[in-house]
Amino acid sequence: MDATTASESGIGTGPALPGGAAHVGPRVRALRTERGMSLSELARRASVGKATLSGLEAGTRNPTLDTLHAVAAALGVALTALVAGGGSPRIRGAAVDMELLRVFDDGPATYELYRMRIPAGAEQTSPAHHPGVTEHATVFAGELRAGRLDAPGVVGPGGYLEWAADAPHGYAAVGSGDVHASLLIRYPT
Amino acid sequence: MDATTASESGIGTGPALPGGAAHVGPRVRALRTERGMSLSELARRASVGKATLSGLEAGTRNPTLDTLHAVAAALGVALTALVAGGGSPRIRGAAVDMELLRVFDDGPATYELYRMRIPAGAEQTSPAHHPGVTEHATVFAGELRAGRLDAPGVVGPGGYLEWAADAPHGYAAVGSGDVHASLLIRYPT
DNA sequence: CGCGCGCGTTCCGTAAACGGAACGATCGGG
DNA sequence: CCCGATCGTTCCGTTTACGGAACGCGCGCG
Repeated sequence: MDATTASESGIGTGPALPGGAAHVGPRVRALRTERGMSLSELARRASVGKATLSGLEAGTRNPTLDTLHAVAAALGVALTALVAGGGSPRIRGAAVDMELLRVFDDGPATYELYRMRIPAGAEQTSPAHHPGVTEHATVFAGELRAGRLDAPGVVGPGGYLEWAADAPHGYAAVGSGDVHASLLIRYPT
Repeated sequence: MDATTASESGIGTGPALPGGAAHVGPRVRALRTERGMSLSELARRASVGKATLSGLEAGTRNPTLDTLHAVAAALGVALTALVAGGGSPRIRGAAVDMELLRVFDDGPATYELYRMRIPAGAEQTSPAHHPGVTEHATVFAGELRAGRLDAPGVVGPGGYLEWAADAPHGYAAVGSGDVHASLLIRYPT
């Protein structure tokens, strides 16, 4: 499917969360605990009240921009890292559900970075791209079979696959669980 | 540097008081006028008060996340487009400049996806992480040498490297050009 | 000309986000 | 076993962001 060609229906499944606000809380909590930081300590470093931070992580509050800025700075991350995802374009194919995270436009090529999800057992093929286009997948969870149809590769969590996309290629979740992966597509200019 | 260590050594805590909101206001105004939309009309579409929007664009208010979400949606842009840039703290080490793009926290592990830049010729080491943590780099441009200090790998554009981060490791741009890459860090739970 | 419509700003009462303090729970040391 | 320290949550008074209404202004039409 490869983003650009994806369009067919796979429809369904869209609970469509009410707002991205609910996502910010867990993300802050994840970033905080990864750093081994307590709620009290992060509140202190960010100069916000513990009640504010507690409510923010729990999703029971509606934080102001100042609060988000202070927390992001204390975590050492960009504010975009806390709020990313809410409005990202989604691309749904027959089997593959991709979310465009970022477009890199520097250098002699353009890169599109996607997060990819494939339900267990699902499979999908994609037609050839222009010459020189390559795809790079890093698997987070599940067992991914992907690559050119004549020479696919299979990898599990932590694994990596890449292939030239100027020939028909496909993606499949061959294990018992859904596949979660990141997909980087490189378009030479 | 790896995020976790960067937050401690790096920019971290700062006042960041005026910076945030001051940048968002003009950006909203620019996006609105580009679309030939009046303030009243955008307020109506976003279901926010005109006073709220007026103060937001003027920078005299401190908008909540809900307000920002509503305005971003009505403008048809991702929330990140409103808050991107403006004084966003980068994670800057001795040589490596990293930007956290996304955190995935829904699997049996937490993943942090970074964009990484290393100036030509620069080099940096990072202390060990917790056991089980792995890092995965995909090179966009330049020649990257990275991995555990006792067994680093070297790859060019399109190349991929991975290593266990529970031992000291490093990153270096060994070619004549800057290195641009994506770095995925996996934290088992 | 006068009138109506829509513009962006300002005023105002209400809802809620804020920081500080108090709370029970948990942990480690004497 | 008790005690102090720190954890995260909850309560509370203050601050303030919110939406609705009123305001002054500029424009186009009858």
